[in-house]
Amino acid sequence: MLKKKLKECPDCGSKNIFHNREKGETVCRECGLVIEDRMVDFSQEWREFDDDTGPSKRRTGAPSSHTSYDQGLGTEIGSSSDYYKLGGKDKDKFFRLRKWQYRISTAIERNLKVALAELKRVSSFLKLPKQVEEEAARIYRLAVQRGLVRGRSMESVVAGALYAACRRHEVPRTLDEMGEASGIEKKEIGRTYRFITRELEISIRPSNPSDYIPRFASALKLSPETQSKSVEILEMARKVELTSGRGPTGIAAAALYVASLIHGEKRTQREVADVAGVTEVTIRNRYKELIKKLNLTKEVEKHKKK
DNA sequence: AAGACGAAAGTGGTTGA
DNA sequence: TCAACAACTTTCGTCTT
Repeated sequence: MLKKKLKECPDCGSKNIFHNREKGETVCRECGLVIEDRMVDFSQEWREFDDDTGPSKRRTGAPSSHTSYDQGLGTEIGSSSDYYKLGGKDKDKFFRLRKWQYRISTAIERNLKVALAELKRVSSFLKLPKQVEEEAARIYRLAVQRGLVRGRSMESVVAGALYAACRRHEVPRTLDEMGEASGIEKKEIGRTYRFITRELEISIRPSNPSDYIPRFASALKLSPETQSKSVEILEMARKVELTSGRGPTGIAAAALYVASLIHGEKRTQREVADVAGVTEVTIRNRYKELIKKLNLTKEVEKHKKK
């Protein structure tokens, strides 16, 4: 059977694609994206000579989606019509297997059904794009298949999967927001997030402070100019290595605060702190570092007087 | 009076022996 | 597994606008 193979990762463009036949997965070695966990045969086996014979030989059905709990497909072992062909011993085996298959698949499917409902709820609460929701569903499905949910609450794994998906798609939500939306403590989300990304070998690059800027800026009703100024500041900060090791939200908040001063759209530290989910103190610390290392003191002073 | 600033002590997570 | 450690928070007193 011919498999249509992807030449490069649709996510990061890397050519380093790994097809794992045993697991039936296609994985990008660069970014860890699971491109397809059920390899689909896109090739056509039959040529269609006319419209009559065509449809009957096509094997495609309704599109399958990761967010529908069984991808629109269920698995069953055999059917009663096959069973009379078997001898006595095999009959037993047949029934045992079918029973097991039934138990396992219904357990997983039941789980997925509930989990994906929860996932959709949280995702729409956070107004996450469809892509992210799909990615999260994919991650969750993998987690269930590998039995990573055992010993953890389903909700926390859902939250962890969503958080991971957000990071992968660079639409970061803070752990606080995720916690608020899912009703799970943020440290718990952090734990499961780390756990599943490690177990599933999903690599995620450290989040970039400037990813947070648009959202914070709009929450503070800051002008686009201020917004781009703060991205500029972040870029400069990155060059002098002010950003590494520090919480991205704190840096983003401080950059936004500085930018708001420079553009005469002053927001209080309190206001910025609230939308960014950090304290004033953190903003002050980052702010101090920023104006010192980047020599922005004069620039800020100049605008203060106006 | 509100906002900004900074010191000190506390918290949760990472790291390295 | 434990202790050291860095980042961040909480709290609170002081200074500035």
